[in-house]
Amino acid sequence: MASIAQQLGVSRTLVSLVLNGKGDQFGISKATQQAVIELAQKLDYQPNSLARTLRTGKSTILGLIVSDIANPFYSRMARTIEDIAWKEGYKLMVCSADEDPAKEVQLFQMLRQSLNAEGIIVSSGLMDAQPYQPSMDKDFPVVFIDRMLPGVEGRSVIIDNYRGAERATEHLIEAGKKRVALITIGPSHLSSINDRRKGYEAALIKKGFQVNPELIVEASFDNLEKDTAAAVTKLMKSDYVPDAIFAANNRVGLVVIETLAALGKKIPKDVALICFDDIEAFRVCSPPVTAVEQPVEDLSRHAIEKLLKMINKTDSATESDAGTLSPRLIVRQSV
Amino acid sequence: MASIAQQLGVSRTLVSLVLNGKGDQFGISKATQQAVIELAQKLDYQPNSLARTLRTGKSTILGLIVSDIANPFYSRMARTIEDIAWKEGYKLMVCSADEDPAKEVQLFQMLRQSLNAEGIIVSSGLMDAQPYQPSMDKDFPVVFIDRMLPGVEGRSVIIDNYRGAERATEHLIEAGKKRVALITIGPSHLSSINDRRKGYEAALIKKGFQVNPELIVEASFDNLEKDTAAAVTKLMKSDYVPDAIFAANNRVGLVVIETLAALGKKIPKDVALICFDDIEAFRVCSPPVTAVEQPVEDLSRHAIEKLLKMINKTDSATESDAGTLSPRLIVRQSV
DNA sequence: CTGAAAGCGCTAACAG
DNA sequence: CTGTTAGCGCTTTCAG
Repeated sequence: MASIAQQLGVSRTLVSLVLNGKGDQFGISKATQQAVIELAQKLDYQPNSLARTLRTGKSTILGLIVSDIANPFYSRMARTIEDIAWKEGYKLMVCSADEDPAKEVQLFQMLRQSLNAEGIIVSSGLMDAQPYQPSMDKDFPVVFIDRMLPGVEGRSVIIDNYRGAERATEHLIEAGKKRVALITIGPSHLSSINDRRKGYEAALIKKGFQVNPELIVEASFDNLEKDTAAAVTKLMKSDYVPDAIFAANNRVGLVVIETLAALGKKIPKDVALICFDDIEAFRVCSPPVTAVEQPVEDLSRHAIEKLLKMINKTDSATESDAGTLSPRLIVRQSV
Repeated sequence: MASIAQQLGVSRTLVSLVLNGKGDQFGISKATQQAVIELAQKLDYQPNSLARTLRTGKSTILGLIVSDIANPFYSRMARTIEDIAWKEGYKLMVCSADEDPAKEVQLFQMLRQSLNAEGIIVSSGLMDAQPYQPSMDKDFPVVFIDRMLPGVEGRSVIIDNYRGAERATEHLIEAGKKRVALITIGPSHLSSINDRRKGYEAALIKKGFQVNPELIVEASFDNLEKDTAAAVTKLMKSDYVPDAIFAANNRVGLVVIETLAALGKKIPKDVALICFDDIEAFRVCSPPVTAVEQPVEDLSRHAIEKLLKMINKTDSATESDAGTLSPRLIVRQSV
């Protein structure tokens, strides 16, 4: 910038003004402006946005913290949000917390304090919003996506997990199933996972069944694959074999399919199956698996739009309701 | 920082020194150091790394540009690289270029110029390395992953696509297949895609077959799903029906499976199938699909280690060979 | 119409 | 042992 000012014999101020489109506003002659712009292009001048951010406090960086970027649900989320952010002139920094609460908080700090992100979308694995409270109190834009925390309703955009799970379970029961097992993640404080369980239980009761603890299995997050496989095996060999399984997320569902195949059990003849969160694998299985599809694209769009509104102060977080999107049951041939 | 210096009646320099662990080096009394550290913690002081970067030129940010973060291959790559980077004290900024060369270059500029990334790993969709040349000439650390560009051999870490495709094709031929079709992406300048095609052709010739253009179909990137579906349909209804299909990537493979199912064709009875780049869907299909597994984790590890070496100057890019990793044929039941 | 000057928060010579 | 000083690259009053 200095060099371009020098070559043109003007001050750095002028160059800055012109390059930021404030030339007219400050009444700088068209000719001068033209010259500045041309030389800048010729020299391939790239403003150092670090310096700019330091000065202005604006970074045009947005942050997204997901729990596992390798999960298709979150990678699609990242893709969608990145697309929109880019179109709006923001860069998106995507980070993966790997289901580690401490890392999640560190990532948030880094994004906020170090990178000067102007807003952050987070799919939080925390138990409560306490670490986010100071930021929110200072009106720093934070939007919670997919997983709700107590007390952040107005800042959340989520899927109606309860309703989705209820629909799925009802579908199973309406197909004549009497012993619907639930394989879920636990013990879990995640709103998404809990709501799915509540939906499952509600459907059971609504249809006149009892909630049977023997038919509910919790696999731990850290050992999801093995726990799930063990659970399926145990269930299928128990005295009280289920005639249907409701898998609470895509990873669980995948393992259920594989384990069932390994055990020589046929879907849906031996046992029916519905999975929460549709992934492509469920389409190409045979039989293709009925699943609860989550509208990730919509979810993502709502989240970033909300964030942008907060950044532009056209939305005061706390006043609006939680945005809740409806999932859709995609009926295939596993029931 | 000013406030903590003031409260303790010392200079900002001293605070900076202590907080950066240079207290001993500058012979600052233990007591003073202790006081500084405690107060910093009490005030929850967070250094502004923007300012630090501006001053030192070090950002501890690394960049990763992938062509599509929603593709499992790349999201797993992102996860692995992020993990390692984090452990080494670096943050990773992941960006998705969406197969758009212009966006890729912009992303690179942004990462380098604006965020001051200390090194960048890129899975490039460009035809040549020209836009990267100025950076590389200045010894800016850049590592090319998965896709090779002419002239960047020493800075690349790739899969042996040629060999993987050759093995797959040979496997098909050894299983008695006479008319092996290739469904690939094109026209493409991507080294990965081209090498797969070359491997396919080499295997054919090695086994005494001719390369038959009617058995090679190129689907365009922008319209991959539809083109692939159309290609499969056309092939299966042609006069020269293939008895095996080699799908050049995971997305193509997925559509082949679905289309075949829609056409009522059975794998492997009507037509055998091998896909390049294994994804979980191929495991749970029925029959499970034989695939060429790419060692993404290894690939990612090599790439970031190379980058780190370049950053620490313990590796002069140009002298080392291209790191080439061998893919593995996972035999399932689709052949 | 244009430029001087101050300062964002931090670090690193260089003097004491 | 500690503080002064200068400045990273940019923006923005404010006074010509």
